[in-house]
Amino acid sequence: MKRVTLEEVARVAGVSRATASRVVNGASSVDESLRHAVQRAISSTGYLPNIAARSLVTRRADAIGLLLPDERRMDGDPHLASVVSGVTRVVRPLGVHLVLMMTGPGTREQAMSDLRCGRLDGVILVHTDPADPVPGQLIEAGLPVVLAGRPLEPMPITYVDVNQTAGAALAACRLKSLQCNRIATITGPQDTPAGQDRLAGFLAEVPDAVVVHGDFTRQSGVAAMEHLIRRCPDVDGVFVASDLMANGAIPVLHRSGRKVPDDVAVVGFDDSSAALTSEPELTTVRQPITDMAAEMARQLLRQITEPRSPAVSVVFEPSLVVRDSG
Amino acid sequence: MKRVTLEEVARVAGVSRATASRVVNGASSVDESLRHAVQRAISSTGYLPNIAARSLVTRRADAIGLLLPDERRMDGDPHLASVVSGVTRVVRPLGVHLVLMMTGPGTREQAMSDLRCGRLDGVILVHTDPADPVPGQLIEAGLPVVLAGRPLEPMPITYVDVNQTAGAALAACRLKSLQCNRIATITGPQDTPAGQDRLAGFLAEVPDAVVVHGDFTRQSGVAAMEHLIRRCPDVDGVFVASDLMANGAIPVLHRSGRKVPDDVAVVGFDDSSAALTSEPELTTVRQPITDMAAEMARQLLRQITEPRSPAVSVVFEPSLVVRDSG
DNA sequence: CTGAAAGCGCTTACAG
DNA sequence: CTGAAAGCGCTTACAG
Repeated sequence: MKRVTLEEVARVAGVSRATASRVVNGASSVDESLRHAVQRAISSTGYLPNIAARSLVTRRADAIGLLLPDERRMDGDPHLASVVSGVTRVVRPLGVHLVLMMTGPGTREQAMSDLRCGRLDGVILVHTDPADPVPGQLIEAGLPVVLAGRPLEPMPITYVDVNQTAGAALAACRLKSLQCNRIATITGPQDTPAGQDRLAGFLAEVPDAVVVHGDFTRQSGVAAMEHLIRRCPDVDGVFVASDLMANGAIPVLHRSGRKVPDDVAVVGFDDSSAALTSEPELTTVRQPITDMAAEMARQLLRQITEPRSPAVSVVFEPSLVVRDSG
Repeated sequence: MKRVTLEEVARVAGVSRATASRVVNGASSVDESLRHAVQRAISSTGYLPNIAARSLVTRRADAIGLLLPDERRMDGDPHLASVVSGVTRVVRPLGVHLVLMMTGPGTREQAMSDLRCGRLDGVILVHTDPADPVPGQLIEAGLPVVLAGRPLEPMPITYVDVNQTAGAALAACRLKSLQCNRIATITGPQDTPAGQDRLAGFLAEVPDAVVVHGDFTRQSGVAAMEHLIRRCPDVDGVFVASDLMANGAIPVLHRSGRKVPDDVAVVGFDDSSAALTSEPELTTVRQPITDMAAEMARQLLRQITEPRSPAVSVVFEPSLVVRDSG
């Protein structure tokens, strides 16, 4: 398994290394006959360009990072596969590698170094802690970065999000059209944009809704529902701000003798796998995760190609998926 | 943001580039005072080695690939986050990147090229199609690769697996100790090692078990259970070969008026997130996914460092997690 | 233990 | 359009 180099291709094709390089990189103007000769040489030798050598001169790694929260927190977000899938879709045809980094001790600093030393061209940040200083440092350093989801504090950074407010409104309207009279919501954590927006969007439609707080975890869903039925026994419609919480909440309803959706209608948010593993299956607000991830990749790529291009935010519209729970 | 090179570090420290390089790479024997001078120069300049340049000469990418089935099939495997977490744990301290590749058109060829052109030092193959020729090609080419799970056909390849047979036996014993008389199993696909072994392990303990086939998907779990209660109405204990199938199967039992575990005990396999989102929560066979993934990474790293080292298989013992379903 | 020098494989001004 | 040449930033025999 000898390494074939450009040098060799050039010799076989009877051209200079420069010309060979040009056809490898699809440069515009190379004589047709030479181009063919080089192409033949490439396939006859089985040539593959050495990426390290190329990187060294182009100063591009052709790799981007996906920074994820750690395993524990990932559990609250069943979207990983969809995110990877969406990013992959846009990035692979370009030969760009997707490197995964799960948050652990020193991960973010690691990512910063990788960026600075040119090992990564940019990063996508998922579920970053609102207090995390990394996004700020990144944009300050002018490094390509995009956020999954709106940052807590306004900052000049590119992000992709779903219209959380509109999604919550969709849930509210569903509950109202079901003739629910006593409507409640189990919220997400109020120190995150998603948690805040879903509550605000819901209250805008149902100002007198009973509000019980959760934190997006399944466990918090059961606790919140237990609290809710104690506090408001005649509740007949509830918007649970994440499918995972809804998945925890529904059995509580059952155990209390209430049927879903007959006695209490339940609408979730996310359309994650938890929506399908619930019984009954969840009516929920869908975010187009894969498309959103693809867009994040596109935005990142643009920033890489055009440094210092202006920050933008791209917001996708959610949709209601009606199933059996409400 | 000027790039600091080794050259510069050397000049600041008043040594040659070679010496600077040696301390950067922790080479054994460099004079204490020179070492210190270089270290000072490194931190004062904020030096970070250019990985591409290093790669070019060391011929190592310091990156490994994780080849996954596509999103659809991932759905049947809720372990992605755990796998990534386990691999990351061993790979990050070494500065090795984890690049994710989801199967799509041309992915496997892509991975082969990346390996050949030195962009990846090795790959971990997850859930490869039994008919996939890639693993074979890889080992034939002498490229570092490890499989998640035993290959269907015996081949000289390193893999890490859980003892599927023993796991199924654990489930069988649980059902027997619960005094179940009419025992059944819903199997995984019989063209996969996991599907085969879980059935064989179970039958070894309960030879007269009723067997209904599934394919590890949730949907197949509901179909199989519907079939089962029709065919064997007095069933009182069932081993479902994946949590996801069990998650689909339990509501079928409920709808038929049977209580779990009082009328029918259910034991799953995987201890995946579906075990917790089931109602009641699933008693199941746990595989230590994160540890297994870490071991895959270690094995791969060893192959990279010691080419042509012999193929080994590492088998982890499963354990029974008793919860509410059986 | 240390340094001068060669070389890893590519791209890209620069001439022609 | 094409080629000779320089250079990307590092590591590593090879002498000393």
